[in-house]
Amino acid sequence: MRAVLDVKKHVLIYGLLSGSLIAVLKLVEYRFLVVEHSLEIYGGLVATVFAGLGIWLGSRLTTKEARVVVREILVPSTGPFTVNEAKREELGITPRELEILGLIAGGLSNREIAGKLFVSENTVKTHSSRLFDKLGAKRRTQAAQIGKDLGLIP
Amino acid sequence: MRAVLDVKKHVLIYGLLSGSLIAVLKLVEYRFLVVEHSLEIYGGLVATVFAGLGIWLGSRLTTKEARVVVREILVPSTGPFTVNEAKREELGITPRELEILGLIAGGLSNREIAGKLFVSENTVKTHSSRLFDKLGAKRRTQAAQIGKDLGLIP
DNA sequence: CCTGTCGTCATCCTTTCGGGTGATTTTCGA
DNA sequence: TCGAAAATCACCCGAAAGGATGACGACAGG
Repeated sequence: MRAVLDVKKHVLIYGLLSGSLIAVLKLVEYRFLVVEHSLEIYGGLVATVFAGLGIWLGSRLTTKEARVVVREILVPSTGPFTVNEAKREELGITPRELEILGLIAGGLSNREIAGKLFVSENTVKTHSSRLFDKLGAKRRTQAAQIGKDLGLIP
Repeated sequence: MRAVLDVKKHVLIYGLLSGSLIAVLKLVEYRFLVVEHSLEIYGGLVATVFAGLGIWLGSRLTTKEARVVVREILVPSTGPFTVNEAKREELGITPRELEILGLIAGGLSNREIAGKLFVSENTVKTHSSRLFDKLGAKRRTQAAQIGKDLGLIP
């Protein structure tokens, strides 16, 4: 959607510029027509302007295709912590599960987590169960350890 | 180097095309000149062709660039870890208890710790109980968290 | 020699965790 | 608006963890 709109916008701008330019040329053509070789001047002028316009348009239309290849491995303790979204997505860990992982690592019991999140203890247990599955952990302490290693929690 | 050559090549082609185009226009201008409104037709023709040329040139000139490769590598954050002996003494934590704290934080169960240290599971439980007392922790996850905060474990 | 600390082990009991299963509601994108 | 993913909750059961208490040997220091 975004890209289509951008293209439409550019085409619109291009059209408007072209229209006004032609109007200007139409206005001034009679003055230069009396001069000898005015046709060449006129043609060159039009060619130059439209070539520039075309170049601009061409640039606008194609620079969007910039391919960005991001190869990330792991980020340790540099500056403020940011969640490793790639890993999170890769393991299919939901935001809620990640939140609970943080609280587990913080040393809270299931009951305390339930209280802090205003949900039932059973809910916390299901979340943590699925979390352990996705992390390949057997215990909450192990989940905390793995979570830190993967950069999911500070 | 490669990019510069490319640009030069493009400019050259552009120039040649422009030149021949102008020549063609020059040749045919007299035929259309007799027709009414030929100037508008001529202008539109030139504008169209050069705009297309410009777009082509603009595309050629810009699509090749913008290939970004970001690489993040793991770094040993704070050098080799050293135990906070002061805190350890202050809390009266014995070396054995500290050892077990490390294994707890590593995500091991009491049984696994017992196996690794060649002691009974009961022994591990007594150690960890006393450890939790000294740390003021209620759970092993909390003990791990506190231990990290106090600099007792990496 | 006697005492305190440390490490070791045990037994009993309660609480917490974790696995498994099933179900309902929310949310969100096609 | 339809369906998939996410979030919610419940119940059961076995395993793990934790609290309390007692005991025993080794060893250092007074």
